[in-house]
Amino acid sequence: MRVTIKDVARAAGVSPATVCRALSTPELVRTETADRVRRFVAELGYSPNRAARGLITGRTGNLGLIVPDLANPFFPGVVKGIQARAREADYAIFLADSDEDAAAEAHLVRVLSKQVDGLILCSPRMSEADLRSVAGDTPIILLNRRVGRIPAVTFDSLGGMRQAVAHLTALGHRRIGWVGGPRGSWSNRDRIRVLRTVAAEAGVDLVEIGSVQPRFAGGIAAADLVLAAGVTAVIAYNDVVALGLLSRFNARGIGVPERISVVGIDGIAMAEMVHPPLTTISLAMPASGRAGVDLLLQLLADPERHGCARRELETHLLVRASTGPAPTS
Amino acid sequence: MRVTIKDVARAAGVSPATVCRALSTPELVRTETADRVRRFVAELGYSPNRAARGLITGRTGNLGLIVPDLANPFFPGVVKGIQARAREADYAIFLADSDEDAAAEAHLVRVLSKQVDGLILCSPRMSEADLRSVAGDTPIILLNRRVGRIPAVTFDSLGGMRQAVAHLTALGHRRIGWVGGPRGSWSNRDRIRVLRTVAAEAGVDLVEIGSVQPRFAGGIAAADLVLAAGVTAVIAYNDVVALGLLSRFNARGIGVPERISVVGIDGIAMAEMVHPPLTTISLAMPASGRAGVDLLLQLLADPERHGCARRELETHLLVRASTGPAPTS
DNA sequence: TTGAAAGCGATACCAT
DNA sequence: ATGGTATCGCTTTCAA
Repeated sequence: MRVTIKDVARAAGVSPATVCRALSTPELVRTETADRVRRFVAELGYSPNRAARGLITGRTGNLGLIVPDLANPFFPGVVKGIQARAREADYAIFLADSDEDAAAEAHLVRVLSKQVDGLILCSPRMSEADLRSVAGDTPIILLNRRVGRIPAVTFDSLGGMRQAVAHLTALGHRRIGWVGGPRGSWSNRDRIRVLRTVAAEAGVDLVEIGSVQPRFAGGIAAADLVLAAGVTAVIAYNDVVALGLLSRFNARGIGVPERISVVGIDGIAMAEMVHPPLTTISLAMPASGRAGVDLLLQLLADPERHGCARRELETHLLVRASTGPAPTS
Repeated sequence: MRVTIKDVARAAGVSPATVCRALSTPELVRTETADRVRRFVAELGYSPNRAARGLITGRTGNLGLIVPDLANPFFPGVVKGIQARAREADYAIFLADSDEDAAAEAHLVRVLSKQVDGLILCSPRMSEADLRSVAGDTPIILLNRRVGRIPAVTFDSLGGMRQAVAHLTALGHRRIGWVGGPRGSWSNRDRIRVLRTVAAEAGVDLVEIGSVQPRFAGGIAAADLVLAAGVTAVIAYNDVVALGLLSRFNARGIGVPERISVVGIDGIAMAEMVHPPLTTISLAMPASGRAGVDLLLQLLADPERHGCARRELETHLLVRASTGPAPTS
């Protein structure tokens, strides 16, 4: 059997109540007693049963986290940030991977919401209506999506896109391709929207190549279309797709950046590890995770203040060798 | 406030005990009563508080999962498998990232163990003694580590290494380098051990280059040492390190595989996405996760049968363009 | 400063 | 077939 508060109390010759106080409100206990209790806590390896605590405090000390696909390196990055911040605040994390499936996501939300104080939904695929209904009865934070007044952490995609397009036009590119992600995805809609704006501002031609799965294979599949589109530079929905483009260009002997420049979005570590290294609009992934937890904790501390909290994180263009001067044909 | 069993009982005009039975053991309740209870359950949207249930049944319906570093693509692969299998069995997953820190790991184990029915420790960094003590009072499964009779899922590193060395010798390599991972790591010890055996069997020279962090930077750092060692092929601790080697070789203009062949271990998706694609000893990551959950469920179902369950998964050499004939000097 | 006791929500045993 | 009650581990009044 595991060691409980009673075991510690008996060992230290005090009551369970005192043990509890020694740990949570030491100022209410004689220093000497508190020290003795702590000694036995350490000795017996006691740590409180959070479920039992939650029963009485109404707080579980757990946060739920749902991601669409852990295989996309973007999400582990976010998860690491969430983990780190949650641990600092002494919260444990329930993690679920929805496999990009909106229905599975909704189901997971329902299951998890019972055991957590709040949920963080990363790039959720669910419908707005479902999301609103969830937000109605559980504290939730959206990450990389915005729906109504639900608290959310997003990225400054406009700023990032501006940097990217400015960079490309400075290099002489006048005709830029866009390889989109899943049509239903919020960030895809967001990204193409800002890109249209920015392209118009900059006076460059924007060629929308189409939508692909947000995976390496998606990039592979799009590469030939990109070439056929006659652009000198291409921006991809995310880094993984951009890596697919790079790979296929390489396989076909198309020089990057000599023939075509490639820009990704996300700033995953892998972007720097390929040849040529990928220019990318970097999203601070761990920082976004931390921000998500911060928002959630804030929401938990002050539940009245429903749905105002917002956080938009800066983005930075990381210029690497996959972009270069436009070919002078 | 959330709806509790009492609310349902009051509404249905029965005792909480009856509600409980109607839901978990309907055969002990008059059909009519059970139906009525279920109607109110649905109407009020009641669902039992799993924490409270766990307190008395001793079963939480949760599994804990601790990984050293989610940023290493190997672990998300494993986690996906665990998630999938756990969901099938109606278990939720607590995930914690220890940041490669043995002390943090031990702490997380202690915290999580209270809220879960069992734990899966992926490539744990803790000492054997700590691991044994943990195994004493919580059902745990080790993944990618073996300690005493603690149930474990491992990979057939011997078989994998044999395939790799056979492949390299067939290509004419007679002098092979090894870039090791963290000295303290079990899999590093395991891998160098089997590699020594296999190299001796095959009659090739094995040059141990040293130990590096199991990251891209580690591979970068080792690359020049590898060249100085005068080997024609090198096997790295894992794929991420191998990618580092590849990158540095490329930067220095060293042809792969013309000048040197490179083999990784893990079979992460990225290995296929670089140029040249990386030959690697592939470990079935999701399968190992699933196997881990299976073992754990088995252990939970039959706790007496302590510490016998073992599972060693096959490994496969994926031959790609990073390996080729030994240069004829 | 400390202890006794009530109670969080659910379950399981013992009565009826 | 159903209800009362003790209990899980912990926190929190209320007294002392």
